[in-house]
Amino acid sequence: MNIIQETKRRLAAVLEEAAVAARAAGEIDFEELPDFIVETPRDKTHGDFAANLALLLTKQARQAPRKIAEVIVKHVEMPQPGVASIEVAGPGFINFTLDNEWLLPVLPAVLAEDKEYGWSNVGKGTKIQVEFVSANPTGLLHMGNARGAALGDCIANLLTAVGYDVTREFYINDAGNQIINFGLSLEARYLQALGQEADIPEDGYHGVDLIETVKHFIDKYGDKYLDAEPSLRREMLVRFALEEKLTAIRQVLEDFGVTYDVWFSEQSLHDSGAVADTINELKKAGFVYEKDGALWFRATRFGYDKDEVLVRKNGTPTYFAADIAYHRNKFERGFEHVINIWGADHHGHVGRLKGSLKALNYDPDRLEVVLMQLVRLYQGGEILRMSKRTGQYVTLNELIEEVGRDAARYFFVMLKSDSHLEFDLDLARSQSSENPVYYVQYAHARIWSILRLAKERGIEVPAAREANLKLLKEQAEIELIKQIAALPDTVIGAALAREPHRLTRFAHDLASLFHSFYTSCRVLADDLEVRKARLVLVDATRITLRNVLNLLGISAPERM
RNA sequence: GCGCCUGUAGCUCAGCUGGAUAGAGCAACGGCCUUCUAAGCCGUUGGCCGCAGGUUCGAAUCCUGCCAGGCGCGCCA
Repeated sequence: MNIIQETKRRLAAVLEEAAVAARAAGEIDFEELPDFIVETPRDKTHGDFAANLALLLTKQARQAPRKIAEVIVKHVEMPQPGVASIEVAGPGFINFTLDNEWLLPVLPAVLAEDKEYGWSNVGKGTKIQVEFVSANPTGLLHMGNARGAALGDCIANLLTAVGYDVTREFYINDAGNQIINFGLSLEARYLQALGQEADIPEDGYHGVDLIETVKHFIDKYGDKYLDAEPSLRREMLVRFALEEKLTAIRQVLEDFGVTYDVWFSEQSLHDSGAVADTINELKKAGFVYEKDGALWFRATRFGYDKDEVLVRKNGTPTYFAADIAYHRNKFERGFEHVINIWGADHHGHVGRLKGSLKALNYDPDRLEVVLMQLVRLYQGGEILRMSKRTGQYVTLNELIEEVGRDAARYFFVMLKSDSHLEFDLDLARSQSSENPVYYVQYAHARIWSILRLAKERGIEVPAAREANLKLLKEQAEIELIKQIAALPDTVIGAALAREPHRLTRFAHDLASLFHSFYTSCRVLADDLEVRKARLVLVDATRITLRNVLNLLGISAPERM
């Protein structure tokens, strides 16, 4: 049930009728009704709903907006169910104040819908893919990947909740130069471990984790590849190491609450010929040319600022070429729409990729890239620099261990992806009132505590129809119900805008309203009827809060 | 030089796609536990919304130009 949206629609229809009636009476003049909105004003003194219709009519009607508003209001047929009063206010807003009971039907609906309260079907089962993290499988995940993980997973949750058919995908960059470097680095570590002189290439992987990986390799194969053909030796090392690294990545993501539907290998696109085929298609379409011994894509034909290499002088295809093949493959798999979560340092590639899709006759709008700004870590008021070279960076594994999954996810998703995230390790770690995660979870635990105590006393949450909900008329109660009723719209808005941070905000506000209610209204009151009504309200709050936490991928504890 | 993101309270950030007197959290200060979890509640203090123009009934929000910070502009991925 989405009572707010239903009410907005109803009030809009009422105003439309009134405006038309006013025109028929010759009191105002307009050709076409403008696209006005009925919104919930943030200032409570402006009523429950406000419409800007009169303000938008000023030009057509050639009258003062307040005057127009008054005329329209005069033609509203009263009484309207649930409407206590209609007023003209401010520059010409039409404000509706509803009676205390209009929201009450939401409570039985929440109890009935339970786990699905807040869900909807605006997605209509459309196949959509969210690709996120897709980190190099050559090491551990860092803070930037972690933000992408939290964001991507949460967006996927949101899309599922509003009725899309969602696939989570991890693109494994297991091809290209970095893998060659990876192999050379592993080889050097291998030889070193076996007492030989060997250097890791300049742009190789200097992280000490490879020493560990090579040790595992030796545990399994010993010095079997010491005198082997180097290319074979590297291949074996790479194969072994990739599997180990990917297993670790998969594991830490699971620990973070993220489970993928598809792990897609870049190498498989080369092996299947999909990359070569894609390059051929582009060639056939006439958007490819040769220069300096390399094969170029004419990205400038599609609004990009420079052309891009598809095949290097040495004959190997670039990452870009594989990426085009990959996205073509996504569409061939039947995804109507694909969303990529990328770090802002990749923003420059959006244009060329969209251009290549256009060249292949795909609508580039079917690819959507959500860019997230980089993460800066703070500890003790100082910036912790992330550097793979020096090995001084915090991994997702360490983060989960240090601050816990719930706090980490909450912090990553709390901000718009556009904003640079300053992650305060001390704050996330603190188990105190300063930490916003606990504030929200505490509300949930508090509710459970009430319900537990009720049960101990032999009191059950009554069926909603057995309670006289009209008794819920305290300010704190009404505000709480209003917030509960706002969940479906919040979820839809957050999903369509790809903005999970709206959920943390909603959760915080809901918790805050509950805490207020808790201090001013006693749930297990002496009055039996009041107690019943409040138990229904509290249970609806529990369901709403839990559902939001689920969407965020954060646990909803029953005790704290 | 060109492109993207950001600039709102002392700090970290919201501001529902243009609405009415700009909001939270933290920090600071003052109150509230013999009854359901004080990880809580109530109150006070705190603002040239980076600057300057423009668009209109109305701008933190849209447009233009500056200023400041971050990130890109590889035959790396």
